[in-house]
Amino acid sequence: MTARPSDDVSAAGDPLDVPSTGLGAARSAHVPDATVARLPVYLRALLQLADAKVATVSSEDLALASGVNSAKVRKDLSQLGSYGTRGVGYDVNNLLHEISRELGLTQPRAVAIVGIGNLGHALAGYGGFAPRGVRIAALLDADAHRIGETVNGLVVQPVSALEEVVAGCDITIGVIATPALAAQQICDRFVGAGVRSILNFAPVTLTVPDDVDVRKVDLSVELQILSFHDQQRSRGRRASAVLAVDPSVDGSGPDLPVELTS
Amino acid sequence: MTARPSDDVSAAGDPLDVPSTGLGAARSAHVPDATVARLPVYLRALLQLADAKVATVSSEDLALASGVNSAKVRKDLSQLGSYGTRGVGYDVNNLLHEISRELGLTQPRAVAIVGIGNLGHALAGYGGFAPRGVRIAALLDADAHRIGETVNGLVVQPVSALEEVVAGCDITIGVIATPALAAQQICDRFVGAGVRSILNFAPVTLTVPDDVDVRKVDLSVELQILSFHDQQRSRGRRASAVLAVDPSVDGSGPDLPVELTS
DNA sequence: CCGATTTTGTGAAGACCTTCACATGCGCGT
DNA sequence: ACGCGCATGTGAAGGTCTTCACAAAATCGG
Repeated sequence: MTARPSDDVSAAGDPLDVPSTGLGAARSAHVPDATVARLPVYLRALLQLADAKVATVSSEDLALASGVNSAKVRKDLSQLGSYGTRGVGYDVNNLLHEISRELGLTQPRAVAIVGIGNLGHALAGYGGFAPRGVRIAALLDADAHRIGETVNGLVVQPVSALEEVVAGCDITIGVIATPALAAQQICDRFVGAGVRSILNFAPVTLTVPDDVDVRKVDLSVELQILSFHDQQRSRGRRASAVLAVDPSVDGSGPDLPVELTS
Repeated sequence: MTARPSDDVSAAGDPLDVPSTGLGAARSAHVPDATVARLPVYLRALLQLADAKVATVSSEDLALASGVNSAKVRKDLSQLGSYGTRGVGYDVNNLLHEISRELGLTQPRAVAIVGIGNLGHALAGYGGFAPRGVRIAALLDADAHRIGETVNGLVVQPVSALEEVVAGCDITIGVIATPALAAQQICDRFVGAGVRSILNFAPVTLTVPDDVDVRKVDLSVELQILSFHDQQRSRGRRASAVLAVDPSVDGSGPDLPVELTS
């Protein structure tokens, strides 16, 4: 969304201040949502720089690599309390560490994916998660045909085991990649099992308690937004639009239609 | 969230005013990005209502179905110049038509998907597009193994034919579901072929001319944002998170890892 | 040791978005 | 016909985010 768009932001957030509990460094009380949404982007760019053995980076360069402007980068990073060095820039490794910690990725979060259709497969096989603090810990499906199948080293389990899996694997984030009809039901079970963060790929508006955070990814919504801008441009002449989805999965090809077998 | 902020709005938009060209109704000059991002959501809710033979809907009810508040619904719809009836509400069919037109969906836009891995399959099989003004017109892949394969009634063609396909099928929107390494190259070719709207699923920041609109969907970014909020909550106690992705595709299961075979 | 150069960090201004609150209209019942 | 109640549409207020512009700080060369 046009950024965010973006975005896109959908669920409710509680801006609760957190007094540093022991090990955390003294950090600012509240990081703006807009900043939080960009931190993962910086993280990705920094990982690339670290790979290339770059030691320090200026806000200008990081901005270029992230597709934002440098003022935003500086303001964002200053929110974190992170320190760069004037006249020099930011230490890449240090920044990686700071951002990871701010995002709560210092120890990987366990994710469960429900609905192992094309989209579920794509998610399960996505290679970009592990290096970024997110670990796919369990795959669940309602279709007897898919249960027992191994995807990327994980065996697909029956949805009936959802509650046990959440408790047993210490699942923190639930991903719903089921058909629309099953989504709310799966969501309710996740919530009942104690999951408080949900990523929804099903084309429905989920109803959840206030303390649960739901983010939604809706492909046709993205396409329709592009359609709008495209139309704006082409009042008279012909216009076209290109849409790129993040398939940073490594290995297979894109597979999108999510189907839920409930 | 934190919307998305914005999240999620990413690319640049040109707020060019358009004098009504003939058939268009006299409409307001500029619709805010935040509103445009919500129109597809209203559209989906209205389609459901129409299915259920509901004739009129109040801003309150539409808000409930869309997961926003009623003031926002009213302001958004008033931007469109759309008229409801005081004391009654909005005519469902009329509103469907107005929103579709505003989004440029009155005649379906042709979309080409490059990278037919898991994610590409999922996208190609997604049943939610057709009824919403978006038509998948072509599938392309670089892997010889996949070429010729039929997905959802479409034959996978070689990427070498991209330019011809764009011209021949009147492609307006390009979807990039390839591995990260191939993304920029495919993007350049789309742009060269005249495509001006791109949806990127690859985990890279694409570089494009100013007049091209790029939207990005990055799964690990979504998960990391959830991770942040989750962590905020769980300073002390244990917390979990659920994530739901929109798999409104009908038929298969979710498949996400996008892989590009270039 | 000092000045030139570079790049951060941030106050202030401005744009954008959301929320509130209520006047304006419209339909329906009597 | 007429007024009662309901729901829209919108000005104004309040927040959030972005952008600007510059002072502060750090390195390097002479």
